[in-house]
Amino acid sequence: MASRGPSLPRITDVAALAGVSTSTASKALNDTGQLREETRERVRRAAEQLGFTPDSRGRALSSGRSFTVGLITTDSSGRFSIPIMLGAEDTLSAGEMALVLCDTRDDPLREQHYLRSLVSRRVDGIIVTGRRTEPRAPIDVPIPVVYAFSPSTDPADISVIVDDHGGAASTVQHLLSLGRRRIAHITGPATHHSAQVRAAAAVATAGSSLVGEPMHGEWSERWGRHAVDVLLRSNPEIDAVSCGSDQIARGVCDRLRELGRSVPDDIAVTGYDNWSVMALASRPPLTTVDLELEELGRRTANLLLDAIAGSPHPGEMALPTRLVTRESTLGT
Amino acid sequence: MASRGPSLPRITDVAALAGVSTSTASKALNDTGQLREETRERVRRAAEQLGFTPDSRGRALSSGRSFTVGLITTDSSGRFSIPIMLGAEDTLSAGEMALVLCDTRDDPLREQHYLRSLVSRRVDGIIVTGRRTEPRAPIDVPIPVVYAFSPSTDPADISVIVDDHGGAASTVQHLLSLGRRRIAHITGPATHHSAQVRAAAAVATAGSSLVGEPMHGEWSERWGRHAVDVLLRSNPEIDAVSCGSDQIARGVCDRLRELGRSVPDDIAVTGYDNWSVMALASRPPLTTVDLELEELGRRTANLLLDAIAGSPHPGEMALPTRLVTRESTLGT
DNA sequence: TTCATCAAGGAAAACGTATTCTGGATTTTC
DNA sequence: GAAAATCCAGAATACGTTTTCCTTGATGAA
Repeated sequence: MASRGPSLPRITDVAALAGVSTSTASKALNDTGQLREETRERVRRAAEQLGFTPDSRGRALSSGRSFTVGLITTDSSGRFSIPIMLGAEDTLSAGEMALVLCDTRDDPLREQHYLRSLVSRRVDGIIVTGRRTEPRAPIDVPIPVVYAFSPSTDPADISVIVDDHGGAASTVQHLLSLGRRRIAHITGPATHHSAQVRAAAAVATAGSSLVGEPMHGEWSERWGRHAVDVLLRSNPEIDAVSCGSDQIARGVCDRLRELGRSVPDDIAVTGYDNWSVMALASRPPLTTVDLELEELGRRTANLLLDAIAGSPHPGEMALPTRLVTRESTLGT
Repeated sequence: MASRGPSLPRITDVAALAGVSTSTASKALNDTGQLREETRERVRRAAEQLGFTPDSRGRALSSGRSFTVGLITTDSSGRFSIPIMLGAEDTLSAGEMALVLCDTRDDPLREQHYLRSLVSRRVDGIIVTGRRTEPRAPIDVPIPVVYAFSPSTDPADISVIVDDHGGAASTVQHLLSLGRRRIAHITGPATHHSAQVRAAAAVATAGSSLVGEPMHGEWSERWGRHAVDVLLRSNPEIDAVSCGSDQIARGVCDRLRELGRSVPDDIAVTGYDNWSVMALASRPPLTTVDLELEELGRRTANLLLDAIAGSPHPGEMALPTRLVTRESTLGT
């Protein structure tokens, strides 16, 4: 309707310039059909000369695929879903797939709205992700779906999650290997699945080297600082603290320093998440667990591509974490 | 090709069920054309019954619009572009527009790749954003473009930026209004446009109340701490520090507290960015400048929609910031 | 010479929707 | 009661590709 100046060249323009039919032009540009090499070349030159870019709307309609996948996230702040998104986009864009972003802001109405929109766009697949590790209700669409970070409650769905148990175990293992035998665990709310899992892993791995019960509080520096006060009152002899997040660990380090306890000489501290702004700014920098979320995003995208291609791999896949050692356990 | 089970109903199915032609069905569902209300209703019921969702690929082809806009960002980390993205998505999704995400990772090759992809998708418009406030080279596409945060170097393009000058001025103004007359400014690298602008604003606003020259360093807590040492050595009498970022301000607060100076009683401190993880975790919490990036994203999207609709508003539009006052200047 | 084979490329249909055009039926007007 | 206006809905076409099918001419074999 609104004439956008001289509209972009269509394949018929290319065909006309090359002196062939549109079907021949299509075959030439897509390397299909039976054509003389000289003809192909002529068409290619014509396309080049006109600056022809195929209209993917036409292609989508014709091929039955939209070469688009939707990403639904509940995590506006993006602390976790951003890296996942970037990883997914990395993989997808290599396959000429576009990623459309939908942030539900945890509103079921918005989620419904976005689902309708994605279905109406006939996206080839959908990635669902969130900011919590709690399993979530599956979405109901006639399109392949992969859940990332927050798995689906339906085990028949495809979910990719972080191996939180292994991650927490690796920090405690690390502390044990350094000879620490009086280890405390300070983490987030007991109502959070991730805090639960990490605490359970710490308990299981430390065994008799764990001092007291895991301490649950907020995911904040303030709680880290406060927990240190409580902890040292009842257990002044601890030699390590395994924390459920980098924020907590940073608070722990700050408070220990203020109390004159040296980290890591007196007490080693580990964080969790490898959130660089916390882990690196902490004094000292934190030994922590990297969730490898970009890799998780890439794996998610690959699983989705497989499902789109017709060979889904259902089930829950837990990806390994990576222990990053820094001064908070190793000294300088 | 791959039969995705019973494929989704098309408008012809709806038409058949309602006993009308496809054109009538289309008109009924879009509230266009001349139809008896009873006919419309019958078609609507048929669509409802079949769970019909119009295929936007067909619609895109037919209407000449794709109802999609691309977002190109160079800012993988997302500290600035995420809120902008969310704001834009907010506005766009209300208009049934989808947002496809392209992270160039500052690689010109990737940028080219994404531009080709967006043009081939015939997106209705493009938003370009980055992590620095430096003007950037415009992109060359036959599609409406709006630049957000990083303006285009071409003044004829549409750019939406933050009023950094006003923001920095507002913190100094605030300090002056509290009676502070010996104000220092600690900020980021002199090579950064934003540091330059903020420093210039501080100088201009503070006038003779500015102590020494603006101090340039990294955007880090470490630099904030170090700068305090340097500053107090030469100017022990200061009563306020205006910082170029929340990270720097947090470092400043930490060091001042370690040196026994009270914030804000002895020395008031202001940050910049209202990055909650820094501004709220700081002791004390920071008075700072909120960039209102979500609003910037919304404005950007609206300008883009205007441009798509054929009435662009060229030029550079600077959006006001918002001063957020907390304990670092007001006490408890 | 005749028939089968094959290479090369064109014609036509398909994808799903929106829109313009057209024609029949009904109502209005004189 | 005939002509004009109005209402309603279907037919046809367009959007830009891809793909299937078909035609043509050439080549080879019998």
